[in-house]
Amino acid sequence: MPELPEVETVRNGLAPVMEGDVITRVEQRRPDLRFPFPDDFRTRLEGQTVATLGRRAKYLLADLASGDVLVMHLGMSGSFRVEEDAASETPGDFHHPKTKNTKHDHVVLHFSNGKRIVYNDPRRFGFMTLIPRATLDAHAMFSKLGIEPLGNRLDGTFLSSAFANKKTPLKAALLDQGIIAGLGNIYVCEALWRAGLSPKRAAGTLTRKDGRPTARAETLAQVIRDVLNDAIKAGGSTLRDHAQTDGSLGYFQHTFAVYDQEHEPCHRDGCRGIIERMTQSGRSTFHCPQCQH
DNA sequence: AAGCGAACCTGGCTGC
DNA sequence: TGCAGCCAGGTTCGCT
Repeated sequence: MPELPEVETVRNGLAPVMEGDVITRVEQRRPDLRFPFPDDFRTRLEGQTVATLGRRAKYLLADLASGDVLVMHLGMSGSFRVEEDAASETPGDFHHPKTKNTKHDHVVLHFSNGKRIVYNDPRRFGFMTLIPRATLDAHAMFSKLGIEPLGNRLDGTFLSSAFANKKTPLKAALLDQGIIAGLGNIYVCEALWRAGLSPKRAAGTLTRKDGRPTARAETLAQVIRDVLNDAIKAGGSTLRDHAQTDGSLGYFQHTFAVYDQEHEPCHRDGCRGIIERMTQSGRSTFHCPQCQH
């Protein structure tokens, strides 16, 4: 469940379990996910108190008392669930109609509060690693990341200057994590629809000749914030069988205007368009050819 | 330099 | 029912 709103939803679910608690035991069930785990992964985690659980773009960052940061990325198919450690395991779960899919449980963190968090990731595009807090910002993983879309820097002026002279389509420019960090395929499609902008429009066309932002740039900045905030309020989007950390489902997918809505009528007032799917740089783009220009 | 396709993996769905 | 083919929320590498 991996764009910014889903990662933020995960953070909200894990923070009460992790913050202020001690990691008592770590089960690392394979040597690697997307990358190998550090050799000393377990020993650097066990016995550590988690100070805070934060988020940067699509990365979860658990600050440890040792000064290390546990960096976690969900990739395409990663998810966390919270379970009771002590009791249960016994019959209780027997009533649940759905058998838990534990096949791809790769990491389990046990906490002093009697709970455990389980990381499951069928495709293994996610990863976990440890980086000292002091060197985090300089690390290659973060040094080239763009701005936080929900921070105070995203506005028309930022977009017009970041996109100036770019011929690349808006779709690709918005997916570029080096400009804005945290948007993915769903929310880029949704934001462009809200702004009435074509995914194919050259990114550079949001900048006026004098370098100042066009009205479209201002609108786009605003709807990006709106769509992310709306999605976070909804607990993110749930595709396929993914769930939040407590097993409940996000429901923003019921609000999609264009994503995964090919052949559906456009919902914009007065628009009679039909949503189309196309491929841009290898990924599906959904848009309304009638009202997005 | 920018921009595109391919690669990394597994699983679910569609259509023959 | 079986199986091939396509598709999936991300990121990075390597080739024009």
